[in-house]
Amino acid sequence: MTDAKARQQDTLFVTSLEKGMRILEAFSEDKTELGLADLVKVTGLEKSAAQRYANTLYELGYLEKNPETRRFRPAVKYLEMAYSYLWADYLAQLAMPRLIDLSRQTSQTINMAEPIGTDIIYVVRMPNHRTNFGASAIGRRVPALVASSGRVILSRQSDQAIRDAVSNWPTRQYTQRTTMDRGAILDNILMAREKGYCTTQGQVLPDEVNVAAPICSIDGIPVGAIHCSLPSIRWTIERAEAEIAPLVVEAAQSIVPSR
Amino acid sequence: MTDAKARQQDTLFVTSLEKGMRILEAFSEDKTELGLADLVKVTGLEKSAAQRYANTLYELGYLEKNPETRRFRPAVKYLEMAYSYLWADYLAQLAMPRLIDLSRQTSQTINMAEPIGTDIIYVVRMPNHRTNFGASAIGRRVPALVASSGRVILSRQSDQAIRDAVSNWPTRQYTQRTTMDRGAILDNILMAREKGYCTTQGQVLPDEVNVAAPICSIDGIPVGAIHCSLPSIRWTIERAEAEIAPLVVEAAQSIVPSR
DNA sequence: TACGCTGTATTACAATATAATACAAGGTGT
DNA sequence: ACACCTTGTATTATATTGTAATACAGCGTA
Repeated sequence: MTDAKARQQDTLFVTSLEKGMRILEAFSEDKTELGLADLVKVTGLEKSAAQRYANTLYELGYLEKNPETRRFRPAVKYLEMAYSYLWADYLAQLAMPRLIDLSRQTSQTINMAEPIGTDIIYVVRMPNHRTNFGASAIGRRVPALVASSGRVILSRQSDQAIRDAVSNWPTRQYTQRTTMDRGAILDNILMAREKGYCTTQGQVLPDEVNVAAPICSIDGIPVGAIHCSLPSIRWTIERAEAEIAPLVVEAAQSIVPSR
Repeated sequence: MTDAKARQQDTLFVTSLEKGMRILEAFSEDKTELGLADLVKVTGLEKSAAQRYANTLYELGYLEKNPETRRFRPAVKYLEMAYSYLWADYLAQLAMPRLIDLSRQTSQTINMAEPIGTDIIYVVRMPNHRTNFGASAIGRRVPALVASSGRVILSRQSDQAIRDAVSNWPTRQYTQRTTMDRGAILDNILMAREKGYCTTQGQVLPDEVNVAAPICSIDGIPVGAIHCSLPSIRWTIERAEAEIAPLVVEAAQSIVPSR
């Protein structure tokens, strides 16, 4: 990519650091424990480079090493970064009390998400019923077009932005019911714009009904979303709209960040 | 330190990466937004180095830059690392369902912590009453000697280890009531060993009563702790011991990681 | 207006990361 | 039990890459 080449030239870009971050980022859902050879495959680094960078991160406490298999995995220190972020995130600070209230009112799983590129990322999660753990962890990224939170954030943007997103942003089939039809996604977003909230069913996890409402800054820019996930065994979209949506919308509207 | 010198020599240690991580770690509770000059102060790097490393992290998406003040702050990408960790953390996976149950049973704030050096770090947090947000965020580190979770983890270790920790590990005065008397801390730990749980009051946050129980692996090694925090306006230690402690202990004992 | 303090940009230089090795240790299949 | 392959580890001479010094521009303060 020309992008990488431009960086090579740029004396303000330290490629060594980038390589290190590549190692840090190599771990994911399916890759929780990686040996040196795995790291080479995932990151595309030279064997020798992978060795040195992994070793450095190990010595810095970011990676643990299984003494038997000699494979690396993320150390608890990964979590410290989350703390630094959350402390600096004005929106999370502001929203937390309302999220706690909403969690108690509904007795259901409440999440808050923020946009990041073409995805949304979960910033606060308050599980209330047993569910897939990994799926309900902080920091999870999901394509904005798939998640109800992402769609409802889009619904508050310009027609232009919506159309651009719907036609160009990536999707991913998480369940059998995940909508891959971009026309249907557009309809859902436009519907959300009218109603003020977005409902979906089984898009990311099967057997889940979701209701999401946008959090907008004082000048109307959508900066995040609250979303409630309900077990579809007990909840239809209709019932969710009647009983849950008003509460979610109210909570979201009560949060008005100034920046 | 000779440690740093040893690293200088080590061809397997990439000092550039260390410098980059220093920038990443520069942000904390009191330092949520740092300019270049601030970064120089906090990290001890040269101005030119701070400039290049911060810029690199900015381009990689780890830092945001306030266009007006030109100061940096952590970007949402910080949270992705939390996700990688949580997904790889066997204990968190295992504990989550029990934590959810416990949260519903008690209707109180439930946390899970893991030891890291002389601290404990909060891995799962399920707030149930409005409280200081930053204090209840994932990834927060607290000296093990101060937190009830830390003490109860220590209580399952050898006399030797306990005495060593109590006399050498760091403490910190969070509130007026934080116990700085190491003798009293030792007593509290020994009491916890007898009872199977640890109770404290106002150690980290004022007006909070805490009950913690250890999570032990199948070979008896303490690998974490569950802890419940209660508003001291409504809860005395006695009432917490009677009504909450048994539930916390039961939940903790039901979690038995094999490794 | 002059000064100090930011953040930004460019350079010549050498320190540092590099890639190429070679070796040891398990694991696999024959 | 064998050779074979893959994995992690360690060492070196080399030049690529990060470095520190420097200069400049923008802003608020005195």
